[in-house]
Amino acid sequence: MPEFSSVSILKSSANALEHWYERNKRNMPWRLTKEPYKIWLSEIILQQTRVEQGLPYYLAFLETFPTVHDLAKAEEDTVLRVWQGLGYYNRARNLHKTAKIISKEHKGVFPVTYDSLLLLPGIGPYTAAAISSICYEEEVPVIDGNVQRLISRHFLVEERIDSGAGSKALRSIAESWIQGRTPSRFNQAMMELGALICSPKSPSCETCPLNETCLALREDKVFKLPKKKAKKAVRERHLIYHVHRFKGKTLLVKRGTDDVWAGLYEWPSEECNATAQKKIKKAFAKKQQFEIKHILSHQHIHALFILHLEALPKKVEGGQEVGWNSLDDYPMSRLMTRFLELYLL
DNA sequence: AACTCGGGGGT
DNA sequence: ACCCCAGAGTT
Repeated sequence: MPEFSSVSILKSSANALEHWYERNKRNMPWRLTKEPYKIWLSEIILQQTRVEQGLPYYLAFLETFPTVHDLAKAEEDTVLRVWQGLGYYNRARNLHKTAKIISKEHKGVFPVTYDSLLLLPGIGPYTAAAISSICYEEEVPVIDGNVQRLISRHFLVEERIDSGAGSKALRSIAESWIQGRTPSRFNQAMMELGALICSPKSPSCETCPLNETCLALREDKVFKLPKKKAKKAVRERHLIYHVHRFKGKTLLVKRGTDDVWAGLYEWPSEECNATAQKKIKKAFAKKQQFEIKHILSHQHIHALFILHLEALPKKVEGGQEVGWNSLDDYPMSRLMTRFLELYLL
């Protein structure tokens, strides 16, 4: 830790941080409770997800599954259907797994400590720290993207934060900083400041409660931090979807768990390269087609949907006949719902 | 340590 | 286009 971070500086900056938080925090429904079920639910939903995007899902989950037992009793497809559109679908599958463990093995009572929470599916270092500090005031710092950025700037951590040394440095500082604070308030204050003031592209250093002690601001390095490794190129994928529709029926398959959209339903598809896709497009020129380019953070998917209005094929691997009018019951990726919007327009 | 896993919004 | 978001699991 830099020599600058004397105990008195840590204490005064933490005071300023928490004071700012109490005056500027957004009112969000999960801040009105300390029930571990609700805090857990909010933390899983908000992983890699903006508050504005996750909020309606949080409300929908509590409406559909008021208790951890309701969630545990549900079918996985039902859970995925409520999760539909949020992405990272293994989060939903792990959410369901942990609900079953809590409901059955723990009789509905959540573990209390950081170490015991860490054992549950879908709960990693961040989420274990969030639940144990917010619900039970365990003195362990949360380190999410907001906190990484805030600490690397305020304490001038110039190592790459996605390296072992970088994350160790951040954790060491955070553990010192949280000493003697109220963990639930201090942790949420760090995240809130990172989200509202110490933002990636346009930080509001003029109004930041920590601008007197921020080392990056003092050395004019705010926009250089945090440092990360460059990302690798995105994968280009080409998919053909065969949408059969005949006498009110269609044919769906359930995706596996070793690729995107784990456990979601979609029309039978084949993957190919760009030139093969062009040939198939010509071969089915007489049928109605829809082309959609779907952008994921790590894949660019070029999808071609071909509509088949004759009798459904019988020998599709894992295919199941589904009423066209009950498509809404099946969890589907955003790409599938985009197709439906285009087709039914 | 490197890879993979979504979708949406800001810049 | 590129970056990031209340990260975690797998290899």
